[in-house]
Amino acid sequence: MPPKRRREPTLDEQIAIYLREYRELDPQVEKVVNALSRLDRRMSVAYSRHLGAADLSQGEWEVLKALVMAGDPYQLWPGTLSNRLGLTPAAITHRIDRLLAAGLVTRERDPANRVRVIVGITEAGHQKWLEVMRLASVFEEGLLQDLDPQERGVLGELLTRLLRRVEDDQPDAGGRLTDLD
Amino acid sequence: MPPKRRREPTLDEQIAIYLREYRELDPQVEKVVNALSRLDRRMSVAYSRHLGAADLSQGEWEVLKALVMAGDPYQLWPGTLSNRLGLTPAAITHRIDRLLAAGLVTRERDPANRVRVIVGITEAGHQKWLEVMRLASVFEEGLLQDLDPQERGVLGELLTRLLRRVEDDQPDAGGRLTDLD
DNA sequence: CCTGTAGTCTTCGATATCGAACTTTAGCTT
DNA sequence: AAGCTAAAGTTCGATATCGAAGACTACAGG
Repeated sequence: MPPKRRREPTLDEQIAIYLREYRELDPQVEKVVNALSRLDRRMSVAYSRHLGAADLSQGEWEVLKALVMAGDPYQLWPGTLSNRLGLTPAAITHRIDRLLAAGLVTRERDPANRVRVIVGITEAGHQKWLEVMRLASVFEEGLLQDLDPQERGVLGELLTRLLRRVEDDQPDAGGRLTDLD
Repeated sequence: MPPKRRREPTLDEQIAIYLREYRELDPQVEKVVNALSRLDRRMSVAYSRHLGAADLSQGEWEVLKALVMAGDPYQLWPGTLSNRLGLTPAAITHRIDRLLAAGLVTRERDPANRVRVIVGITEAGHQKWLEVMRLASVFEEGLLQDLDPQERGVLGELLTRLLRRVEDDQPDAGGRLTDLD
């Protein structure tokens, strides 16, 4: 018998261990939340690799993505970005600073309310988003390669229901600027 | 008709927008990866609230959790922590420093190989883990409250399959120290 | 043995995020 | 209309993470 490489304990095994110490926990809940956070960490690492190739940090990419997802005219307030990305306003300010220096976004005061600021995306920013998206989509496809279309649909639906539950707790008045009077 | 509060666009709506600009993307894949990263961010924010009540940072809690999940004798090498948590060794060193100062873990050289270090959990650390777990489990249950047991099982299974796919790409030799000769 | 090489953790400098204080503007209240 | 209060971003100090360089140990080959 060749000396076989040691394998990491499975998630189920690891959870089983601490369930013995705190029996009130729901094993299925623990499995879901642990898998979720681990998956996100791995995804972050993978994305970072591709983003490095495009001279962009993960945080900067998130902002560009949010702007593209906002749709025409691709403008958002910092406060909306802060809510959607789940970051403090301070972090948004700095991300915008960097993207601005790179010429990927614009920042101007909102004429309708001079306390507000309008962040927009430049053509270069739009192109950069597309460039990264091409790289990222290869990884994303690989991540889901073991799931057939039906399973992908189910997974997306279940996750969306969880998301709705948590995002409703932190509502945001805003969205696309064009939605406003 | 009362002036109704504006609602955030749904994830499906936001994805639909950028699918128009890059048609090769698989809508189901995009839905899954976007929901995943957003969920994790919201969960982080929620956990942070509870952790603050226990005077612990999220990173410190992750280390305690990994040690408990390792099972008796609750010891891991920094390198294993680094792999399991998806962080650089440097970050692990600092987290251990803090936990050490708080008296929640131990750190000693491995007698079998003096390059290695053994990180263990103290009784206080174990108690702290339990304290946080009690708080966290309330949030976790709330997060999954809309899913029946069958759906929870399906979600856990699907996520685990994704996780296996990404974690296999970054193997780690190790695990519990007792597994070694 | 002695040296070279690989592996493990720590240190160091740079950057990103957070929480809190501050600035500016808008909208109310009297 | 003057001042109050609330809201939106920015600034500031503290902390966490990363990447790269460094220190130390084990092991293999001459």
